[in-house]
Amino acid sequence: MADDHDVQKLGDQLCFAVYSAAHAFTRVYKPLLAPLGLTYPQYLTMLVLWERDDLSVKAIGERLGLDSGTLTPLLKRLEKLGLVARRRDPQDERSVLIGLTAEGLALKAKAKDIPLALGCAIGRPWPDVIRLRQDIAVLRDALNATAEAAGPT
Amino acid sequence: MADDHDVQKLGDQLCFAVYSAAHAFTRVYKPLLAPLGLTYPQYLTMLVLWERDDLSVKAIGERLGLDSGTLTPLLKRLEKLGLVARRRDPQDERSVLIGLTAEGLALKAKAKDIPLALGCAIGRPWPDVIRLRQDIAVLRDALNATAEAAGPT
DNA sequence: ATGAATTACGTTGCACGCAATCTAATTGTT
DNA sequence: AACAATTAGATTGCGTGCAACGTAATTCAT
Repeated sequence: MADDHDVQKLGDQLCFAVYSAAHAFTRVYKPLLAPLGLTYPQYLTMLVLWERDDLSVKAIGERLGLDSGTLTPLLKRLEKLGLVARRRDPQDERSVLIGLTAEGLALKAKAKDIPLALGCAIGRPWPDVIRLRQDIAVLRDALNATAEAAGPT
Repeated sequence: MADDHDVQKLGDQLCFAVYSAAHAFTRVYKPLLAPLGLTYPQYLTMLVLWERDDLSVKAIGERLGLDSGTLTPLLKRLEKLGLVARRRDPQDERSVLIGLTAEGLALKAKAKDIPLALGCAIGRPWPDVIRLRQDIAVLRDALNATAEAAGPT
């Protein structure tokens, strides 16, 4: 049962496992985030800001692996929701600093039970989850290194 | 070093590892697929069809975890590229069967080296990759089960 | 110090991904 | 047979992602 492996078979692709798992995560998050009025990428952005406030668009982009083409409209939506404020960095007028509003900060408390709900959905012992997360992070870094080597632009 | 774990910290989230790994995959695939004129989701669709031809939109959707809102326009693009043909199922006029054209079938040969390139990009021994793929597939299935239990529509 | 790169962000265009809704075809019920 | 419920696709609208390009601010080189 080990060698009927077809490199062009969907089910045998690591990439598809990751692709479909990512979609599955957003499906699980959707009903949990709906009460907060957030989409999943918006939630990730809020996680970054709850960790460290007043970051530039660039810094947030590096953290999430997103560029301004994605972040600019996303941050404008968060601003419209009253969760963040945007202001030019006086030290460098090119940068836009994103700061949490009181409402944005308060949302952290409302979101605190979400990781627990996810833990249940994952349904696996913590050590396994930690190990899996680490393995996937290493994989991601290897892929990104390859992508940069191929076409750094 | 084991218990400074913050459940609201981005780096500690399994979901973010998966999210960013999925993006990393598409970045690696992009230059490999560009010569074929395919996007990554289009490539996944072709993998499905290379495995089994003449599938309905519904069947492809179940395989990839996508709905008609995503697949209909994607398949129309593949049709415009001359890779697939769309025809109503005579047995059930509701269904649309997707069949490979000669060109679509021929593309399989042109794509055969892509998995090898990915293997290099992943940069890890095969048994590890197999195990990781399996772990992630199990995770995905658990998440999808939770999502369905929460809101089956 | 001044013109040339570089950088940060914004905008546009295209391709997903999904909810919601619509139509047409099939199935189930009585 | 007639009508209701279900099913398969298509369409619309919105929110990502990302490439390509544009602008303004900063830095670098000479």
